[in-house]
Amino acid sequence: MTAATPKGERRRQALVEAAIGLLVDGGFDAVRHRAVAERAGLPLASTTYYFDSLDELITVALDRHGRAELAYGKARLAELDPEECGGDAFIELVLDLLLGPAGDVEAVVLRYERLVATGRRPFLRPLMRELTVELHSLLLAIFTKAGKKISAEHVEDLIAIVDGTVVNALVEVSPDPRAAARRKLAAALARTA
Amino acid sequence: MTAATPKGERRRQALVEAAIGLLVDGGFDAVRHRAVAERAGLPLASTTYYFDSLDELITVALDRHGRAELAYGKARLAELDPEECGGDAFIELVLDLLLGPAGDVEAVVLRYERLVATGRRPFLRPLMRELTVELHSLLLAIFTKAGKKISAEHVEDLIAIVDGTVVNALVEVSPDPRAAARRKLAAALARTA
DNA sequence: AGAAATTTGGTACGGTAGTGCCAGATTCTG
DNA sequence: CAGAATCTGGCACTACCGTACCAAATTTCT
Repeated sequence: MTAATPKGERRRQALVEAAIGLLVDGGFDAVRHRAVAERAGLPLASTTYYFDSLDELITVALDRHGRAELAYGKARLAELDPEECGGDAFIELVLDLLLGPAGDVEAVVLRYERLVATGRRPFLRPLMRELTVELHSLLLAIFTKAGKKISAEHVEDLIAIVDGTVVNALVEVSPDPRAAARRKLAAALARTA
Repeated sequence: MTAATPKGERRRQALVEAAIGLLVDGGFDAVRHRAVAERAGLPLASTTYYFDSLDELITVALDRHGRAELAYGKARLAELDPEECGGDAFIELVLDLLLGPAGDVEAVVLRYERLVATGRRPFLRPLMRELTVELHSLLLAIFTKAGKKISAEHVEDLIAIVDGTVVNALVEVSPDPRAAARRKLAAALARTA
């Protein structure tokens, strides 16, 4: 179901934004018709009017959120100065792309929740596949522009190291997945360079 | 809440087993009082009698399941013949430890679901932390017994590669996380050796 | 302006969730 | 064996879920 009127479109977007917020704050389980409507300041029925099902709403929200992340990554790529890709700054850049800007642990959790959730929700697969492919090729572009000669395969390896480190770091007593990922990524890059 | 009578203990265990089955088949969301009771062939109220809350039931189920995996891993370690740790057999061994015996994709999903779920459910943290630590030290022992000289840190790296590869493989059109992990792990081991 | 399409929002329904209750049956204990 | 502790299991309450309905209001189109 799509909106046909400007105001309708605005409302639809408000619902999507609300769903994204709930997704970040509370994960998939938090996305309910009533919660979305309330967060958007709209009546309950608007959620079923603009979206055929909760799954569709979740999919659209994940899509918008994922593309916003990609847009952010592309902006970072565009403003990348090849001259000053010192080790640390570059590592932070890669982490920003893979985990989101520093400081938001819940956003990190959502990044991995959606990957794992795809294992049980096949309807997410096409979307998540596309987002993942784009993110990875974006990272390859960043490595390339930064002057690091690197194969697509090796980029995948580095991503795997970060992702694997993060999911394991989530069970630490006081989780700091970004710090853990930073350490491993630095070590891996040092090994290569 | 614990059982004080033999039959009570048996019933309690039956509920835990049922919860594990639901966990494997359908993830965290599938573990409901009624579903557990029905699967165990017991009345609804038995679930609230033996467990103070759903969270406790889930925790106990995850605990038992995790320790069964560790016991399996220890058995594999015990029967490991250092003489015949050819590359392929050894790789399969490591994958068996990290992903469970081959062929069960849902079990793999659960392995990572529980890690990520810990990000939103702090009450799982102590348990998951302990299980993770034990699994990692078990892997270190296996590498050692197999005659591979390797540091704890390097084992962590290899685990991260496998875990990162798996979570990314879950979004493939026809996911085969074990195959993907096998490829990356083989490459990483070849690099070291 | 007037008709048609779209949007609105209050309401209700059927289903399922977690949990509490409690009289009766069973098992343990001394 | 008697009394106490434990366990049983049916039932029901409240809350919340997704979804459907539909008359009224609004917007769009001719």
